[in-house]
Amino acid sequence: MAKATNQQEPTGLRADARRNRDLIVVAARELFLEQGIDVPLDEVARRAGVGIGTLYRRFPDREALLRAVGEENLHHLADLAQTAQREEPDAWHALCRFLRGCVKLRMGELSAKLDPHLHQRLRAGHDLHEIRQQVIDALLGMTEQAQADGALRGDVGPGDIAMLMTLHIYLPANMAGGPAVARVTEIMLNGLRAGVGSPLPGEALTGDDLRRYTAME
Amino acid sequence: MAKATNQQEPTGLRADARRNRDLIVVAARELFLEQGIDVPLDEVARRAGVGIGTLYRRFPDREALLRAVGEENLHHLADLAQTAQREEPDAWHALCRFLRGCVKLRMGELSAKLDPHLHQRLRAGHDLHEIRQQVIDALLGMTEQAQADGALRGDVGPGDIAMLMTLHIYLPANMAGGPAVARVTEIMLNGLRAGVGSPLPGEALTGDDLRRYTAME
Amino acid sequence: MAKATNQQEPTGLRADARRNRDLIVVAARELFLEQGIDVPLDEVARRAGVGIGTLYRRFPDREALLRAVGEENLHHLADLAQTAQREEPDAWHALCRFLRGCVKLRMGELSAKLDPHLHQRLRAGHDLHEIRQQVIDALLGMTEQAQADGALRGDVGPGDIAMLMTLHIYLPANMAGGPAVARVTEIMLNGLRAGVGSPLPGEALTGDDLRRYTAME
Amino acid sequence: MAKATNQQEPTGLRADARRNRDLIVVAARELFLEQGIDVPLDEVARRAGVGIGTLYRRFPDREALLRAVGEENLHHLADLAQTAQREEPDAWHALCRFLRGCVKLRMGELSAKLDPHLHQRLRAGHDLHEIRQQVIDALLGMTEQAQADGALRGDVGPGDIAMLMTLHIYLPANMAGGPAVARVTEIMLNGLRAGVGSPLPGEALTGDDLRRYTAME
DNA sequence: TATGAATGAGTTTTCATTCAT
DNA sequence: GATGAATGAAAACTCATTCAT
Repeated sequence: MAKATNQQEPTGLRADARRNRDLIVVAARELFLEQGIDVPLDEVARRAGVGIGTLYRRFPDREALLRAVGEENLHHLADLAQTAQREEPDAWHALCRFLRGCVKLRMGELSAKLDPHLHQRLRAGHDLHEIRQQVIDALLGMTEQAQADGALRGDVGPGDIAMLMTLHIYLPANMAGGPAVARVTEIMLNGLRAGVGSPLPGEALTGDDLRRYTAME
Repeated sequence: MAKATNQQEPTGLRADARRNRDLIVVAARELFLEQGIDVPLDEVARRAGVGIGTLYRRFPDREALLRAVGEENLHHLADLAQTAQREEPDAWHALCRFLRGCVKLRMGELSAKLDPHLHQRLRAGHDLHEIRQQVIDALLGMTEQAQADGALRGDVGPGDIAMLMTLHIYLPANMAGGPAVARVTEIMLNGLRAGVGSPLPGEALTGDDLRRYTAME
Repeated sequence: MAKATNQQEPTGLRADARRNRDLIVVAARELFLEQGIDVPLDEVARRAGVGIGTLYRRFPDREALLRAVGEENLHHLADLAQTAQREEPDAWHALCRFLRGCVKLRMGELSAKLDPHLHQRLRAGHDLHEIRQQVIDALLGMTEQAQADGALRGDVGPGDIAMLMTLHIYLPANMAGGPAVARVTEIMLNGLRAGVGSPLPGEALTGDDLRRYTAME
Repeated sequence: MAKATNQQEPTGLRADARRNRDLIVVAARELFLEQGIDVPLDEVARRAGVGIGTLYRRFPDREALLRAVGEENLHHLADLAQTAQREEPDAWHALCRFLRGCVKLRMGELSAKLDPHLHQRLRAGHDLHEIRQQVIDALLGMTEQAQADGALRGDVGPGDIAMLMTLHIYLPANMAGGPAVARVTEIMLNGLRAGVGSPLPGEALTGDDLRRYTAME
């Protein structure tokens, strides 16, 4: 799976150059989370074990680096969705596993730090379309199947699931690890069960709505 | 209400100095949201219409400014809780109004931008204890009353409500305004209804747990 | 005269700030000539005796500094033309003095170092229009009067004089000081005398043509 | 002629290496003129279509590249002088053709960009002696013959012609193409005619003086 | 008290140069 | 020989902070 992921990233680099590129992205991800997205790029280079010039050769500015990290994050999200779908016995449990797993990705921690304009620019970048579509497809499959199984309430669409996913993704770091989150997730899942509570306002959110709201990015 | 809020802030300034202070906080809040918490303080001063020297006289460093903005945010949160409690006919509807209202405060947008260490330091600052206690008290009251009314499931505590509140607070800006949020909130509220779904894992979260997780900060 | 020159430069600065600005321009002019237009701006600041930040506050980039130096150069050129016109007994001698004096300004040494695009941008800047017009006016007066006196050949216009001026301005530094230049200038002046040699090709160049060719810039 | 020129450059390279060397010099000449002599060598290599390593193999530093370009320039100058001398019917017309042709070489555009120290170093380099001597010889021949013919005033020497040549060479790019230059050249030629105007100050400049002043370099 | 000019440390960024492939 | 990846020194540039006016 990891291999498949990597194959979608820029290729055609000499083996050593490729390895350096990956080291840089890993270091950047770590430091962005630890110290904020304004860490000196010097420090990123140092942690990656390369010269600052090498970093700049691959990533002409901070934004390019953020984009690369975001792309990797999205790969993880797609992995999570596809694995859940594949490994769980039924669609409802796949949905549960997916939502619970989103928290651990800590994706929002990064997105939330971006200023709105940059955030928008990153989202608009076309590098992410394909991979984002994979997430969408998986969510769509799980939602429809769970409804056919009578496990998921009928008046929600895949877009609604994506919204809940986003909420999990953006959970602040200090809560993300704790046991309290598990309870909150269960409250949501209870609210999603078929035959529960009052009808929701408006229309079920479709995959297209979802496309507008999916996180990071 | 606004007046009451202001009285809790530093006082004893000459009227014009006081006005300058407020202009600065407002400008800072706007710019932190627009451009990130790293906006040049020069720019904050310019937007506030004061000299950079004046800004420094009131706020010895960026952290002091962040603290002031956070404090104001927390005042808004307390306002929201107390007003809901006072104006709604019953506790369940007060809870609903409170959760729905959290989104509009856009509080998390700022907190989420802080690096973990700074975030921790701000939370620990003692300026916020009193006002945070007000939020806690209101939540506690609403929760217990709603359970007594048989409207809220019995296995949740005020801490659980606070978690849901936090989720709403941290909702990313691009989603915060949309109609999709309303649906997500309703899903959660459905999950909170008495007699719904499966029991939650672990113990109901108390006000003390809540204290650890409340946002902004 | 120097005073008049200064009054045309940006004003409204505190006295000390104004003095610093001037020190920077002087230092820049010296170093651009000594070391090329790529001298580290650090060095300019050091020679001016100010911090690098001060330099950047007044001149947001190297181009702004070049523009300021160029403006000063042009002031010197106008001074030269006007002084010659005022102090010489007749227009022909004023022209001679003007042409001979151009060499000493060393103006071209700077312009010639600019890459074409930058050069064009500087020329286009509107800061220089007024002062350039002064040069044009003086040249026009001298030319017409010298022709009325029967000293200057009739088939040249002020634009032709400006061309010769430009040639002198762009004389390379290693020749500019030497005695050889004097001889070359005299050859030109001989060629300008009334009744000499063959007619020139094309039309006499007017002040408008001149406007297109005047140097530095 | 072009072939003869090339034969004087370093030889003994494999055919492909030789071709690469020439591509680099051509690219360098273009970019030096377009962007200034500080253009990144990376860019020179790219325009030449070779790797940066290849460039460095041939030219150990920027100065070597400048020297090569200058050398080529000087070859063109010698070509111009020798061709004029050979093809024109008499020495006066050869001189005229030579002076008029200098403008098109755009040689000064490069020299003028050098800082004084580098300029001096390049001039001093011994690579250029032989080729510069060719220019000198041609000028000397034309001057003496034109004076013998009674066409050129007697009180100028070949050094004076060289000075006028230099003036033409250093003409700024924005003027070099225009029709105005032709008029200026004619003014000079008129000033050079036998029997014209007043005597020149000082002594006629010899070939030795000329050696000191000839451009590029 | 308010102002904004000055400062320089800290970052970003570029590019000449080396060297493994 | 050719290539282009890596390097890091040097230059550009920003901005928090101080302090004279």
